Amino acid sequence: MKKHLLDIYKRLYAALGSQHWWPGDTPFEIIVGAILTQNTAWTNVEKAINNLKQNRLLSAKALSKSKPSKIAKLIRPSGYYNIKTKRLKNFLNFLNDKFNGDLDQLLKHETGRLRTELLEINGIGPETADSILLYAANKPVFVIDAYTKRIFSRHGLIKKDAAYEEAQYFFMSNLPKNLKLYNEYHALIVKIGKEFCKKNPKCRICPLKNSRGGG
DNA sequence: CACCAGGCAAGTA
DNA sequence: TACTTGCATGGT
Repeated sequence: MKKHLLDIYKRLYAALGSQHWWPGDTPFEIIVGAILTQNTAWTNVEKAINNLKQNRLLSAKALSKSKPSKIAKLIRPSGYYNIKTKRLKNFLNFLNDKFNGDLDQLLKHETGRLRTELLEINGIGPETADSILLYAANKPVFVIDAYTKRIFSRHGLIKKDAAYEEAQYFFMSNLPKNLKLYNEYHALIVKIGKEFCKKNPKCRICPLKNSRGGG
């Protein structure tokens, strides 16, 4: 299996190349993007990020000083804007209260400790936490998302109702622990997930989507 | 028009 | 513990 998973990666990389993830300039921007993209198309998140950028609010300090109503207005295109405003504030309050707003200090924490800390923040679940760990803190942690579960369960490699950590363990125990590998692999999975949907509007993977409604 | 997107938490039984 | 529902805009 070890070789198998790595082979899949090599084929994807050979076919599609480097995905240059995460699409963000700073760790803070990556964290904001990770929260805003929860169950949301990235194209919509880009609009929200651009709004924040144009208002010079894409820093922990600036966003901390912003009123929730202002943030909500700017991130509106990303959907769920009220709850996502709270989630951004929850993260910022944690950062300010426990680390005096010093993001670099937080991101230097040991992987397991940092993951636990992120998960204690209301609004940050396993995928968002792992995205932050991998793409903002550069920790070798494999990110599991809806595409990953859908594609690999359809191929019979993981159970379709596998728990998050179970799916994650499958990848991490069968792949070398390597930052670049985890970075590109997850991005490539998202890429083929999207591409496959585009070319096959009635594909047998995407319409099955999540358990709600099922098929 | 219906369906879905790089989830998560809260409510219910 | 296991299921269900709310959150919301914008693209296809």
